[in-house]
Amino acid sequence: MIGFSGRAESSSSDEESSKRPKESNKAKISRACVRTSPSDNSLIVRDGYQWRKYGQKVTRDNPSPRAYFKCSFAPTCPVKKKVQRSAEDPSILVATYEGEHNHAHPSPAELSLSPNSNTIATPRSSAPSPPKSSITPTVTLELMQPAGTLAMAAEDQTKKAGDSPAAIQQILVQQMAASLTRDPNFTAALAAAISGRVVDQTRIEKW
DNA sequence: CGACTTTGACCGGCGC
DNA sequence: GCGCCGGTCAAAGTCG
Repeated sequence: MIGFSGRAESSSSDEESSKRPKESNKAKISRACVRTSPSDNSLIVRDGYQWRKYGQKVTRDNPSPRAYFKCSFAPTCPVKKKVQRSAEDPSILVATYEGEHNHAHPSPAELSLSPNSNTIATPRSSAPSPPKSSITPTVTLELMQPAGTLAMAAEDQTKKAGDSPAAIQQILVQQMAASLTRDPNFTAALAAAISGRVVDQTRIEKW
């Protein structure tokens, strides 16, 4: 056994850009905000793919542990997922997707964006969470930053609003209230928000 | 028996 | 140059 440093990564296949794992410019980064039960300790977010947890760490930014996932459905899938509970709302999980799936969905049944329908196709029964009867509808927002144009603008806005925690809290409350409303209107509102007022929704980026 | 989750340790990068 | 932090890997344990 190579007791020391087994992850030397002696240039297996990626050498055209593996030089800069830091430059997330290439990797597509999307963020998803998922509401879960506060008692749900598992940082498992079901998005239709099968993920394998490969690590967990507690960061200084957030007292909650951050979980690291890899796509277990396709070993060649470069997608990575980071899931961390929101520091402000323990009932909200923020999932950060890095990269893109280069394979089809193992179970094209859900994919979120359907707050009204509980089409949670639990492919596996590995859900230690309590009965979903009292669980609020899962709302997933996918925000992609193509080049950073929008992200930058959003960040700017977030920074301005970030000065006032109250502002963020208000937005958060708005979100929670909206998702709690679980009204058909919420879907339209959400779509409209994502379509037009992305800036308002983008505050998730700062979370 | 196989697959998945969990925990600890190690390494690399960045900041001071 | 040293210290800190984030990220990843590997081994062991548990559950189905």
